[in-house]
Amino acid sequence: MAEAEAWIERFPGLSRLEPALKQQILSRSTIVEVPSGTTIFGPGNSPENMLFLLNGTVRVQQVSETGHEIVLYRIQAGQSCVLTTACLLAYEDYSAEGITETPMRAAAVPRDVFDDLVAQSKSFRDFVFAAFSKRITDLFLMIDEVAFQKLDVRLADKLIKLANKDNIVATTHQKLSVELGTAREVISRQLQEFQRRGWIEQARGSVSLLNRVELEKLAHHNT
Amino acid sequence: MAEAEAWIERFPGLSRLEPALKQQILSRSTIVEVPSGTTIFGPGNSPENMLFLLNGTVRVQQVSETGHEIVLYRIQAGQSCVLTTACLLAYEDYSAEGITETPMRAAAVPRDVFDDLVAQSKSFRDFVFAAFSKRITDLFLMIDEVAFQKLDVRLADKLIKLANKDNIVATTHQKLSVELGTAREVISRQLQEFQRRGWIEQARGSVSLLNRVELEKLAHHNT
DNA sequence: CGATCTTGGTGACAATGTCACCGACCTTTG
DNA sequence: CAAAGGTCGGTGACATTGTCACCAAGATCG
Repeated sequence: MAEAEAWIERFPGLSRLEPALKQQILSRSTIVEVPSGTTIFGPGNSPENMLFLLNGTVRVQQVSETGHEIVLYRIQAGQSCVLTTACLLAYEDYSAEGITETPMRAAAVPRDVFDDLVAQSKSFRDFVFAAFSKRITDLFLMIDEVAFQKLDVRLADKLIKLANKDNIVATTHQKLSVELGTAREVISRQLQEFQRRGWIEQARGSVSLLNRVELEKLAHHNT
Repeated sequence: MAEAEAWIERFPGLSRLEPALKQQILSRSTIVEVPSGTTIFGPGNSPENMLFLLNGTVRVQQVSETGHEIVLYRIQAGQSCVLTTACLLAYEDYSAEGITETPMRAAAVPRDVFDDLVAQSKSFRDFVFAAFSKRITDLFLMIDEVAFQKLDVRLADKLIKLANKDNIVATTHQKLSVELGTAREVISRQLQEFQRRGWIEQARGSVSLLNRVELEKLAHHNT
């Protein structure tokens, strides 16, 4: 298929690889498609392949012993989940899970191919280490946010990030509370306050942003 | 020096390396010593070497835009800070810093040696990826804790982890608050409550654990 | 010795989390 | 269609944690 030839070029870190290596990746990987809402990895279910996302997004979240949930990050098209996969392989008992949020298409690269690539190519090593580094610095930022950022700021920020081009966020209060690792009631109250200020309008299962500018000001805490 | 020959054997991931590689590491690395309280890396100060700790501990913490601080993790003897270093190199604008908590001795491995090792040795790759994976899963756990764990539980846990063999924690309320990313007043109140229960005794700049069993029960929330 | 810093204590209040409960809407099923 | 059950969101009371302003005792240093 034409697509199978082309996918590797969509990854900035992979397109610089030597042609022979690209060929190796292509011949030793397969394209997989999974529907929306599939748990592609989770406790007691470690994948044997590294995925490189061609389309769709994967939400990575965690369920606490206390029953609380929080969204850790998302993997977008053009990114890979080498790190999460690596973590899974190393520590079986961790609690994060990856769920497709949309129908997803990905290239699956077996572990031994991955290892060969790391050994053979400096470009690929740089790609992998950059991905790890980005993830770790993002987690640092997330810890900072969870620990120190006020909830109104975090919620405004999340609304902006989740809004589509029509400024609509199609989600429930419950799901927003999982995004921020807080309780539904807290989200409900805060959205009421935003609505009182005329910044948003609510409907069952959706929020429309009426005043994106004010929300952004709050999110960047230049209140 | 005898020590220079031996250090590599103290790292489980390195002792399995091929003798030629070990020799390469030894000849291309240097032993450094820094006193307690030194900032070995931080904003605008990325180290050019990977450190493998032989002695002492390094505290990695973060200062938020809001001025709040939180301890992210510690690097102990027998561990390396490849990951933090890698992050530094990749993202200059991150805000974490590493400070020696005790006098420290470490082996400094230049970046190009590191890259050669990753290319040449599967054992070394496994060592590096295991370190990254451990760090990421630990950060997942930390996010969970910060977001969902009650403060008394977290404080009890931290006291146990920081206590020396005499069950003494030599630290101030202020420093404990940075450990947990909270405020000093909150620590003071919580310690008062522990004291009221007879679990601890306080002195200026130190806390003695009188009833470690109860603290552990609380920390594992089998209250 | 006095000046200053560090450490910790205190009370009032704000922000957030928890719990119990309710009603409105939606979907399924008989 | 109607009843049943699930999802979604609202509410009030209360607990926990964070913030602020201020104070006092011990440590340090001239």
